[in-house]
Amino acid sequence: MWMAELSRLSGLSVPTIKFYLREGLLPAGTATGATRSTYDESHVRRLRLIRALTDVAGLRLDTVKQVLDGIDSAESWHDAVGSAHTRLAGTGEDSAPPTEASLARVDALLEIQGWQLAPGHPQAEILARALDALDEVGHPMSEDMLWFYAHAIRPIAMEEVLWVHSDEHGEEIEADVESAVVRTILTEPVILALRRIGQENVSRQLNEPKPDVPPDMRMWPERDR
Amino acid sequence: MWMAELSRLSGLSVPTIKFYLREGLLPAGTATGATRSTYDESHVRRLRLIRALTDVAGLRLDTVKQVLDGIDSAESWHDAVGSAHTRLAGTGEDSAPPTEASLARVDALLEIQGWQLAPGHPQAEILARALDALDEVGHPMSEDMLWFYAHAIRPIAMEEVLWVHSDEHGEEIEADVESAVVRTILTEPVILALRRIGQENVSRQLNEPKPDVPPDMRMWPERDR
DNA sequence: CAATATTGGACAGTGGAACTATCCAAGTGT
DNA sequence: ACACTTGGATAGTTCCACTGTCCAATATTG
Repeated sequence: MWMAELSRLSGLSVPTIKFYLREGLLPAGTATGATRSTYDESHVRRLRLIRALTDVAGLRLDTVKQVLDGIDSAESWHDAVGSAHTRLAGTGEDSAPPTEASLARVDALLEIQGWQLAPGHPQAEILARALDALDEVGHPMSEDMLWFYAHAIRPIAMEEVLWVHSDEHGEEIEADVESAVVRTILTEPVILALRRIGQENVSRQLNEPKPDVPPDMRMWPERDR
Repeated sequence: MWMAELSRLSGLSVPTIKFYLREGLLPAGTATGATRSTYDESHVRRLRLIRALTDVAGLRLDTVKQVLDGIDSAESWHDAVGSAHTRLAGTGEDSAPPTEASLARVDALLEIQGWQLAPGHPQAEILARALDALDEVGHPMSEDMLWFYAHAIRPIAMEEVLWVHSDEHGEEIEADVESAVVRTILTEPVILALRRIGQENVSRQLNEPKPDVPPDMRMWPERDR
């Protein structure tokens, strides 16, 4: 297919696709002359992936590029997801580094969990930085709470890794790597949304045991559908 | 204290603080004349809160403003968190609306969970949009997986709400509301970081039962500390 | 074969977000 | 008296993610 159809199928304008080509986010098509190239289904998929990572996961384009490069060059699931997580660390990273105290807390937590992480792991730093932020605003996370989160999240991570490994039937390593990375990233909004929905529900069940709430009490605008 | 000291204590430049004042993120100080105002500890706290929400939670300034306004005007925990979640919906929201199919999936899931949410709830739409994104990139989330996530996250939300309610001793509603909202938001990076750390650990334990990994196999740069 | 449309490539321009800088007149401290 | 600080207003900067324009080469259509 040509550029025009690629634009039509992806829903993106031709200038935007050209921009992604320039930025190295989309591989070039097959040149059929000096001023013409053809594209295929892989380009459509790549464009959809770029938009999902930016629009839904909220990644920036340079992060998307690093994640995509990581997928293309990864040798294994562990490589790819680790690499993707490292790239993801960059999100909003012009703030202060974490304190030694919270880094020590994180190390201790991982120790108790039986998890070994080399010092300086980007996610450990993000975690420590978040604990610092809670301290700084005067709402520190207690050791109990942190412990609870670690234990509650552990089975999620466990199950996710097992899903991927049970999907591995020997071949299609490329597809598996992409699948693992993309699922890992795009599931983040799913988890956060489920948590927010759950909180509101539990809270409402505690606050309003009576089910007769006037419709004007609702806090979000009505959707027309 | 004066502007200069507020700047020193918060670590933000005077022009930046002036900018936050203009944007309505920081309440004005107490005017002591036409060209002078004094600020207090509450202004320092507010500035730290703004930076935590932008740097750590990745919120945009207009979202921060809505969250802060919600805290200041909320009557109850449920109000405040619900309002904050509604404001948070705006993150990355110029993309397509969710499909009817995924909205129906979400409705069914909530039904099974025993959760009642009015149609059009922003978090339900975010969830549906994320499911659509997974479909679009060719890695759909199975019903089993979605069900698993919902069940795994439910106790987290439950515990979190119970923590807040056990903290409520009658007064200091303002502080409780802020605490609940700030904790809810700033815990999101904690949860995501724990999940990523957990995944890498489970994955490594499956991939490399032998603990003698050469140091050049590590995928993140060494930190000097 | 001629007229019209499309493409790749280069480059400049736009709009939003979050600051950052400059001015100035009113006021403060010494 | 006089340098210094502040509030208020306005303009400028940087980064990001596009968007628009131009042109020569090439396809497509008549």
